[in-house]
Amino acid sequence: MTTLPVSDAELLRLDHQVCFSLHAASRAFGNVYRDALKELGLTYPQYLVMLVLWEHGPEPVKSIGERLRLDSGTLSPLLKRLETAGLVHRERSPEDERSVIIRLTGAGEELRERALPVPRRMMAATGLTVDELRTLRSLLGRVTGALDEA
Amino acid sequence: MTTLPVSDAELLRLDHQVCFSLHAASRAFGNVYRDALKELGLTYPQYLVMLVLWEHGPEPVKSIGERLRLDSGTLSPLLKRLETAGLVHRERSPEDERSVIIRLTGAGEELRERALPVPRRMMAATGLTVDELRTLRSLLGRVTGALDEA
DNA sequence: CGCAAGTTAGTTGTGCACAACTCAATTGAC
DNA sequence: GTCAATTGAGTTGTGCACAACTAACTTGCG
Repeated sequence: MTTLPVSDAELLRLDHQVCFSLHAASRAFGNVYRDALKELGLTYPQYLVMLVLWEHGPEPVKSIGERLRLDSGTLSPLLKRLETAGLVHRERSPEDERSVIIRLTGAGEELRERALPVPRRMMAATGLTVDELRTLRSLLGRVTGALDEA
Repeated sequence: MTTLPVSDAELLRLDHQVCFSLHAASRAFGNVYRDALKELGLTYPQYLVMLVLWEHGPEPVKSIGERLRLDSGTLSPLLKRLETAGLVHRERSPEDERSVIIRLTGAGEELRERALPVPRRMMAATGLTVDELRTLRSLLGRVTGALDEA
């Protein structure tokens, strides 16, 4: 892979553009998800938590936070809202009283069916091919990994 | 570019990974920027506004919002904080009294020098090559464009 | 001219994200 | 066994993002 020489100024501009593009794309996704999830009564971060529970079953707050890279300051109020909405149930772990297990209610389980068509709509909205989505996912994963080092 | 057939299930999973990767990468960038900008007393969105002003000079709130794709509900309090920090000055436009012009103060201009090394640090932290950064920027730009349609 | 429609900032309310902190439960060093 | 350090959840405070709304101003149509 050969590359023409790149000036310092261009490098800096490129960096700005990448950071900004990432920021903008993330918000653009949020806006489209807002519509797609409106009828389910979920926000995107709430949807992410539900995905974890649908896939893995009951989990302590800690595990959910590790999977989504979110801390308790974000998850605690979010989970409280999901509980108020009747989608999850919170109970102290018998083995370790510090730990709180999050478990889907019947309504939470049932919501899964209505959420099934969402990913397809989102994917179509990106306008990318499968190969491009793969490339994008791969680059983003490497960036996140590298940034997490620092 | 040939692509093997992809099952529905795989498509849906891939989509989740892309959206989540984007979300995670955006937050990872935010965390690294938080450190890089701490000594300047700026958050990343505040830094974006300063970049616009450093590059284009005095601008009405509307123009800044268009460049950064942010609405007045986000910008008004953010600009008020920059004003409190002594970095910008806000004045009504003489021609159009509805419009508010944002102008850098002396301190705001001077901050530019101290902000110069930031992009290089960020770029190094991504761990990507120039070609990869270009690819990433291009894909993100297309995604954002497509999502803004919907 | 005079008023309806559109534009521009700002306000309010909700929710996410994270730092810094508290508190209770657990673990480990001694 | 006791107590200090660690761990897990939650709270508080700050700031971003956006929807829905208001207020002030401008423009253009009659």
